[in-house]
Amino acid sequence: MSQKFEMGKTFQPQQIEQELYERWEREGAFLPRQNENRKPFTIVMPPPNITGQLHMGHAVNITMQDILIRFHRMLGDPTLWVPGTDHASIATENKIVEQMRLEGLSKEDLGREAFLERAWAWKERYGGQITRQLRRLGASCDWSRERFTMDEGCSHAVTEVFVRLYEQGIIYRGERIINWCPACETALSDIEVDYQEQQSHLWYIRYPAADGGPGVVVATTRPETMLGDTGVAVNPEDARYTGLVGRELTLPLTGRVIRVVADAYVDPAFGTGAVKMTPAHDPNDFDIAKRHGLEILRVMNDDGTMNAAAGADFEGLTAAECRKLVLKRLAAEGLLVKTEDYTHNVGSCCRCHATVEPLVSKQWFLEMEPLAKPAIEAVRDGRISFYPERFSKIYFNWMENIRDWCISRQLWWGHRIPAWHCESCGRIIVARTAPDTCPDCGSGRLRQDEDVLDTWFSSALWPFSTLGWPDKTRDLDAYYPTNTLVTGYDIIFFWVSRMIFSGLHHTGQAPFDTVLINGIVRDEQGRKMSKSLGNGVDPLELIDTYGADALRFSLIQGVAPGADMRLSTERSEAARNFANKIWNASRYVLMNLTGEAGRITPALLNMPEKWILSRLNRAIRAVTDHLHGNDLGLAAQVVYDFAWNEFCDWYIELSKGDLFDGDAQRKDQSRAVLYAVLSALLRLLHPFMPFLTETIYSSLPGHEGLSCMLADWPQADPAWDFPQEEQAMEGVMDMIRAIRVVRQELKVQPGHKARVLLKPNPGWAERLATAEPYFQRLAGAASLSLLQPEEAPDEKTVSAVGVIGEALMPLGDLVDLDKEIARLEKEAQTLRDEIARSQGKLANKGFVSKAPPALVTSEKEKITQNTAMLETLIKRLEELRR
RNA sequence: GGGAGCAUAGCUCAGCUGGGAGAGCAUCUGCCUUACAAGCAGAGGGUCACAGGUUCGAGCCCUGUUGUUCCCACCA
Repeated sequence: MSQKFEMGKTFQPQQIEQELYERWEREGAFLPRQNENRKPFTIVMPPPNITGQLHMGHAVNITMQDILIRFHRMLGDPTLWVPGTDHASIATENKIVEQMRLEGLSKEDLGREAFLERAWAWKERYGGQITRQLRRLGASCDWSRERFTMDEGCSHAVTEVFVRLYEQGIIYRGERIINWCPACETALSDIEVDYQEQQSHLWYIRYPAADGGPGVVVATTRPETMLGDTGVAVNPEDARYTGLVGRELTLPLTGRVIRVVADAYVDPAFGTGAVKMTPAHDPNDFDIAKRHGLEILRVMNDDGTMNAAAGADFEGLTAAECRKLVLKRLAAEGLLVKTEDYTHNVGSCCRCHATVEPLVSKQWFLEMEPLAKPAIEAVRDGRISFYPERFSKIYFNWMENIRDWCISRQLWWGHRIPAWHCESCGRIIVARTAPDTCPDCGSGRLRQDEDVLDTWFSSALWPFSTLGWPDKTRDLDAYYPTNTLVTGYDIIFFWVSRMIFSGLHHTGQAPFDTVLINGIVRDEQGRKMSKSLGNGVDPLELIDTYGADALRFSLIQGVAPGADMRLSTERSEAARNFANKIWNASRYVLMNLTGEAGRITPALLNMPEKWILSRLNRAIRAVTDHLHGNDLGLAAQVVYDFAWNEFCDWYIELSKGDLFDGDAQRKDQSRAVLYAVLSALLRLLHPFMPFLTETIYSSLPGHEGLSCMLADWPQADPAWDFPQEEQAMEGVMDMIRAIRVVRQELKVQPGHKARVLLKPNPGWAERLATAEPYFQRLAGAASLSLLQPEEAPDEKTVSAVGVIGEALMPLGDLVDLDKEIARLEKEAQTLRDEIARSQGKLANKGFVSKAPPALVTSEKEKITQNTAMLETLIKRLEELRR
């Protein structure tokens, strides 16, 4: 009752969102509710990095999860959504180093311990910021179970996993070529390197034979690495070089004697067919060198400068400087044969964008083969399915060609590797807790490995580490395996694949059954939002302007799963307008409800009421199906269409007749229907627009103290299926629309009479009778009268002629005779064509036997109708011609 | 080099296992009608990239072509 005065003409989300969220949280609405009869539904939130703020990508991702969570909660499932944040080892460390640089400090100035203190302070600050942002989006996650990848429990899981894998021999330490970022001074995994095309050159260099002969010419894009060459490789089939294999060459500038080897890897067609071997700085060369026993000589320091092995003249130079000098020297010695323009890809660090140097280094690796196989199997046999399905191909493609994972990083912020080196005997001890003495030599001089783990090592355990694993906790028992993982396709490799093999290996179960892929949010020009472009849109700004509900809806409505979407102000405004539409429809209902709504009595319902209830049933079924099928965009679209185009545009308008002018019984039923439909609509919309729906729902009479988010999900009631009334209403709507058209075309003033002509279609007279009571309100026509078909002025299914009251518009004024004849002739021809086509169809045996019977019947009806219309037309034509 | 996606109204995109094309925005017209001008009513606008094929029937399935985007690989 009092609400009607509180409800303004527009929905003001800013006033209610925060208060509402706090109330939900305070009242424990986000906690899972026990229900013996239903299976739990669990999502673990992909933990946002603590590097900064949430961006639009998070907003989509979080919204999708929240929709699923709220849906399942309303279905009555014990629903758990575990939130958390990720320490984001290298990304965060870079941010902190950057911040320190502004203060003139370096990591080394601070030392490891003080640095980590700073990092934890950073985590407190930015982690808190992120969780506040999640709240503003309306994320209904269980904050009592909030986790952080470096909290005690997660760290415990990380140690346990590392030790187990080491004991199983799947984790090993080895010297291999890895991607090295000289700026971050750490190893990177293969997927942390971005490749970009660069204009460069291909230099041809002569390596003279050791005996003074002409030797061989090699081609290279990185001449500076020649200082580390220990051989030259040619293809064994290459006739040009058969005499050369096994011979020795003198490496220019160093005088080192190197050997020519034959290896099938070499492509005779590229360059000169002879490849310089730099085993310490090129992965392929490394492999070939291993096969042929070539020396592995590192010529570069960790900071990207040349080391002593490069030679006194080059030591200390950066790679770029070194390249210049090497080329100058080679040219001077006449060994630079030629230079060609060449475009190739250069790798850069995905975090700091410095050029990555492949170099040989001792690192910890995770052997992928034994882990990948079961992980591939789990997707292949359907224990895990990707949605959309095509992303499983990306997953297979990656998993089937996977290489061992370099898991160690030369960083400070992260999980320190639980390995200790004995300073006396060199033994490595991997253990759950720090050992006191070396089990081999008994020495107490043990030093923990300096390295930390790749940040994805801990994220890989997220679905079960957050639930308490390795302990057998109640949460783990109740909520693992989880159900749906919602994430972007850009981290299928980084994260999804690693969670799958980790889950399978450590828990024996797939960590989730569905991987729902969200698209990437782009700007209005379709560009990826990025910091460097400065085109990122802050979700919070949009929430401030349009409200959280509008932001959520705009990110979901009509967006196909896995498809990228463009964010635009138009989209946001449209969603905001929709929220406002719901607000006002609710206002209308509330203004007309006096106290609690009565009961719906099916026998007393009129046609529009039956129609809207039946349409509601359809909407409920469609939304429910789409949500079960992860088609969130379609689900939102169905709610939108039902709410706006059916409930608001038609039913509410139709209800006014009864509500304002009907008798007590009609008023009563009308109110009951409005109430029932609105209540169901609000609940259908709740997962998408939680704040709006909650506000209105709890204001409905009789709902005091009830929460929309904890209400039951609407169910279609078969007693409310009225297919006949649906069809009848379609007819009424067609008529009303047709009258509106002519009314506008003929400029009939509201309240004036319109005369309506019916074409000789079967059943239209009855439909007219059904529709007539609604004409005045919906079409502005005060009364109607039937005209004879011959008087038809145009081709509209239903047409109004005339106008009326004082200004009767004669037919002649409306029609140009010649034009009209031409038009009618054209229409007659179309009709003949259509009739011929229908007859053709019916003559087709395949059509008659295979097409649905209804289609055949309707084709027959079409012929009758078209023939009738054609006859009318011909008569009319004859009249006009006279 | 390998793989995937996209091509539908002026723009941005929907279109479920094949039954005769939709929305939002934009444009134009008329309306402040007692829920809403963040609104209502209407109009115009599409050989669903091209060429074949399967089918009674193709935006949807198959083949090819063109254009475009992305991912992976990294022949020095």
